[in-house]
Amino acid sequence: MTSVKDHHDREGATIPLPAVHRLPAYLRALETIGLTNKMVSSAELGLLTGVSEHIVRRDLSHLGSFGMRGIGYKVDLLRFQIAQFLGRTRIQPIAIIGAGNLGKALAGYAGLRDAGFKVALLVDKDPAKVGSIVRGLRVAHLADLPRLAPQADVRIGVIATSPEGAMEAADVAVASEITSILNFAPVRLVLPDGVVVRRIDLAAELEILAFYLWREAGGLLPGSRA
Amino acid sequence: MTSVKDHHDREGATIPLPAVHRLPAYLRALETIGLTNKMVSSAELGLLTGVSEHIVRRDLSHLGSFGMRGIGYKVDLLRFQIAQFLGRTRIQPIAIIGAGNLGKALAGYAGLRDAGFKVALLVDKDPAKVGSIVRGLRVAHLADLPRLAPQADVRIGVIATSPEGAMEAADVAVASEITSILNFAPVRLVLPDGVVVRRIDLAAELEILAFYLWREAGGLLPGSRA
DNA sequence: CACTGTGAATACCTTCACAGCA
DNA sequence: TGCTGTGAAGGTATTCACAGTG
Repeated sequence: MTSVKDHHDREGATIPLPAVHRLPAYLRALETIGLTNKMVSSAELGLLTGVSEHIVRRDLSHLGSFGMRGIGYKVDLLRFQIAQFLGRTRIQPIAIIGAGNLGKALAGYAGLRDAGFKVALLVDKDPAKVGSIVRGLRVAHLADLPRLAPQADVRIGVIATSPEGAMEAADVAVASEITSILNFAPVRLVLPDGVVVRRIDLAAELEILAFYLWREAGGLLPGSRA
Repeated sequence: MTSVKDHHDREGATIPLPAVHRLPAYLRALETIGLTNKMVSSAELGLLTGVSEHIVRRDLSHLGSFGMRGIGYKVDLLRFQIAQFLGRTRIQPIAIIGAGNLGKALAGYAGLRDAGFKVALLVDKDPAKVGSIVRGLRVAHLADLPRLAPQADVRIGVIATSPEGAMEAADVAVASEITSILNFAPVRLVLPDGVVVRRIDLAAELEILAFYLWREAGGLLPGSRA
């Protein structure tokens, strides 16, 4: 699928990708608990994140075994361990490509800061938008990204352009030494190996919901023979 | 996880959930091909969607067998079959809760219309926003949702509020006979059985990307013993 | 002949069950 | 006693391989 190969836990064994994808949720839950010396059990963490306690335990076991039997996990330690495993040791600067409605909304999204990210660059192709100030950030021109991104140490790009502009945006991003892309445009990006792309497809999410709705209502079984 | 139980294909066998979640992507790909009488093979469709041809074939086989051996699938027919299976037979009205930056961006997102959805309602709790016009739509008050949603036949809600407001928004949505929720707030919603929630967690997506970045760079193996 | 559709094999993830430890 | 950590079992999705067919 993506060019991402294997990921290994502390002993060289591979860690399941679904597990990696759940770690941020644990982190978020731990942050709501606070910074105190409290303990948390796998069952509690599961309740907080909507995951079974078994999965929580196994996921965490991939990072090492620093829980205390009979007690639980130290909240602070666990946070640190997960953050370290995810590479969340410092503020990550990101670039948002596309200063339309979505781009502006993302630039102002407080959750990003809380999760350790900072919108360092906001670029667009439209001359009418370039130079305007969004959330204290001056919109730069897409063409300047290859110069600006390395300067700002940006390796992660968020594509919030129109579908038509997405592929060009991605190409420029790659030329800017950006190797991780979060794509909001409903377009499949074909990029060189080594570039990791994740896509958020709003329409697809809604279609999945609509499907559940449909089925719940006893939707037409296509070609039903019974 | 969610309260969604089983989903069945034409013969009563269960269809894998991952398969259901890929169907919208196929649909989108087919739409880019066009409405002509063209044929498409599982390999092509796989290329277009980033899925292996084997998976494409098996996924489609759950909907019935209307491909032509030696030739491929009729694009029009396939589109119809998938759309029908997903219940996408008519325009689905949706409500967006939260008229902040994100809510406004979503309200103006053209991809929604293309996928068969229509933003019928846009509501907010903030009196300063209520009454304003966004994309030709008058922002209504959250408190009016229980009256407006059934009127507009809205069953799907998108939560684009602040994290603090998300739970209340969800409760009001449920009281409005909305049974499917797409949640953009970084909060776990605890709702009655029968309500399907999907969440888009931007921060989590970025954290996953950051993880890949980290690993790609040979990130610190936590507690490595070798 | 090329491509679908599907039984069988494989790989993967989750769940169970319990030993091990504070 | 209570909860972690993990081998083993179970279940589910993917991949293989090929028979079937326009």
